[in-house]
Amino acid sequence: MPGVESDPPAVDAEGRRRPRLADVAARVGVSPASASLALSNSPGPSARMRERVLAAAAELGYRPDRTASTLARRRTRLLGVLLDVRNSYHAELAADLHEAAEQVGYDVVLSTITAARDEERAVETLVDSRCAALVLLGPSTPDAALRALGGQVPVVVVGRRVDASVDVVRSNDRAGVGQVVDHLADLGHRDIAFLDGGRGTIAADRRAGYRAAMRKRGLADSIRVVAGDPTEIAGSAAAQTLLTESQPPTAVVAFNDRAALGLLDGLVRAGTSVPEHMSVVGYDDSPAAQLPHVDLTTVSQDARGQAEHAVAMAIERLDGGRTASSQVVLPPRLVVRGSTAGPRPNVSRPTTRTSRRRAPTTRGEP
Amino acid sequence: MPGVESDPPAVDAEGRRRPRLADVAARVGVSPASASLALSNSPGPSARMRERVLAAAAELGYRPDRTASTLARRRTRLLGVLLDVRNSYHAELAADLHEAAEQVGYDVVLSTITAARDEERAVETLVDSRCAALVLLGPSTPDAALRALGGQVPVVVVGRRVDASVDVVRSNDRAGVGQVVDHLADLGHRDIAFLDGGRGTIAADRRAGYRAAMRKRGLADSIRVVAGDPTEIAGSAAAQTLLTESQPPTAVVAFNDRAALGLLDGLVRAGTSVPEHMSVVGYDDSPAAQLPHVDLTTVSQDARGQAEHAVAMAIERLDGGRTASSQVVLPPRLVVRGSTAGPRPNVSRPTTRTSRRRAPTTRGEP
DNA sequence: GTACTGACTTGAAGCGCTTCAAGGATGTCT
DNA sequence: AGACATCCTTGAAGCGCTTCAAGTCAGTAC
Repeated sequence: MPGVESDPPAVDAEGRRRPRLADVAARVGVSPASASLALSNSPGPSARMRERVLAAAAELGYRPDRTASTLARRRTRLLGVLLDVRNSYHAELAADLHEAAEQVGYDVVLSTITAARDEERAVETLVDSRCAALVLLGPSTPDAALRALGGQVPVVVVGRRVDASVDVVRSNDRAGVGQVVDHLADLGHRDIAFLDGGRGTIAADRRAGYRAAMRKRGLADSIRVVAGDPTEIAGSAAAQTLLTESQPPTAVVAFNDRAALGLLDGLVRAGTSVPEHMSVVGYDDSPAAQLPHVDLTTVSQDARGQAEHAVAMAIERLDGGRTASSQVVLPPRLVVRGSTAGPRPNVSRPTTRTSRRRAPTTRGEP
Repeated sequence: MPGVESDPPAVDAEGRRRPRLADVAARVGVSPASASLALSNSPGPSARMRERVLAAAAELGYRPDRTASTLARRRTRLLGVLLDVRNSYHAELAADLHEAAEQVGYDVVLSTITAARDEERAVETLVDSRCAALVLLGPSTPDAALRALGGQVPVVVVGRRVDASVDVVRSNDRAGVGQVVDHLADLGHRDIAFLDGGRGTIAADRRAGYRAAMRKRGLADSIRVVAGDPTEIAGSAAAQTLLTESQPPTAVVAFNDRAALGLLDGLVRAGTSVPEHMSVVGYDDSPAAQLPHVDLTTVSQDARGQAEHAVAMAIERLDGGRTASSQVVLPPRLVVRGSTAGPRPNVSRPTTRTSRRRAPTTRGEP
């Protein structure tokens, strides 16, 4: 039945039209212009009018049309976030960004990459949505392209070094890994291996941090980088590799928590207890690392802080008029948990890691 | 320096204004109306004009302004998705929704709940963005509120039963758990416990499915529901509980994969090998369950299929004029992996689960 | 009483795009 | 050659909101 579904004044199921600014204004008996001013809390309207407009808006259940408002204002209050929603660290950051943005009155749209949706495409969507600024989580887009993008819209790159005039917030990965190596060396470890995270800027930084720290501690001869990638599978494979060596390391620094988790799993299943036989450290302090039965020593990148800085940087450009690019490097924080200990301290202990599990009653770490 | 930052015709860093439809039209020497028609592939424009407009648009790097387009068209091509970005199953679904929506020319915005951002607020954002339809992943919003929301905008609820006139796509959880119990019973298990998932519609359904299936197999006397929630922690705690019982079950059906993972972890660390000493089954077929070293028997809810149905349902309402609510219940699919076997089949086998790990060369399951 | 001030209000002009009735230009049929 | 039908094009009217110059009006200062 053609013609039947035309719905000129978009009405809801009850046949009511969504109230518009004009409706609010009419109800109070003022012009839409005044109503707009009153609602946006701009100077001008008298206190009395403001009050009445607000009341009318509430009664009518008026919600401004973001689309129209954006068009008229020529600027959105919208932050576009590029992420891989399947990466739990990204998920964590996304949630924090959402909150941080809300604090300053901005909204967030998330655009994820998927198998059939690469970064370029995901960013395109964001740009088309007229996002006021973009926050890119660990983008793999080359520097040149980031620079170009940064020319169109304020861009904040999170987590990765970038040689382009865009803003960057990241943590000092070299220092972070350095802290890990120091921690292990302090415990008495000498044979400390690094489980690599594949190609990419982040892995390169952490690898370099490992090498530098080992040299600094006089352990240059023990440097050992095991090939890997940022997944549990790589960690699991590494467990196999390491255990079949004639002289396995006494401690392993993994590129990230996911790899560390895989490693942990592989080790435990093979009968190697952690930390009794081998210490394992991750990176990211992801939710998984915090689970009591995982209890992984790791490095916190302060997702919350990164999110807040990223939003702040975007706002500075947007509302503060900053034009020079800036960079924030957050200090990483070593989080010592139960997956690290001195090398084979007392072999008499039970061989399962059950011993490390925090008793339910003794929670509450500092 | 006041007044300096006014930027009337929003220009990019190179001082170029983002091209508008009028620019494209001018370049070809036609009216904006024609250009619009040509670009939207509407009937009218001649092939020649269409071609020239497309070429000009490409040369200029023209990208339509979604905001203006939305306002003019009175309808967005935007699907709003409510999720908890920290839930990996949601993440999975979100990615699939993104792809499914793209296929039909819709865009997706994700709105996540966080600690400081409840469902209501997250949905509000979506509504304000004038999403054409909403897809809610496992919402905890009460039925009444969902009904009201459904009155304003097409709503598709994913994963949960709802007694309201909104569309629903979910899988048959009772049947899914039934398949699991059957599988275990077929293997010879009689003492099968259920690790609960807390309050909530989904947990209730699965629990009921477990009970029904146990009764159907004549195992009513062995029904045992262990308290829990949908997290690894609960699973880990359950391991403790179960192992200290005088007569631990020979198989455990967990509410979801996360709980199963925690359980698995707790068991293995306590020296109980799986599946030799105890079989474990999860639910969701999450990425984690598929990892070779986890290799968890579980139930696939077909995220991809759910996503496709959800999008299709939304589109039917939007473009197809459907008004009656509809419900799709997908059949769950048991995925048998290495965490299940007959009760203590051969105690002579190695006690670690290493034996179950798939050899790298023998991949490729059906 | 007149001129001026300051505090509010509001009319009107868009934001960039879509839509559609109306107009032009051809081609076809008698 | 005139009357139409057909195909393209386009002018103009918005979508719902913001913005700002211009206007209103009571109050103040001379």
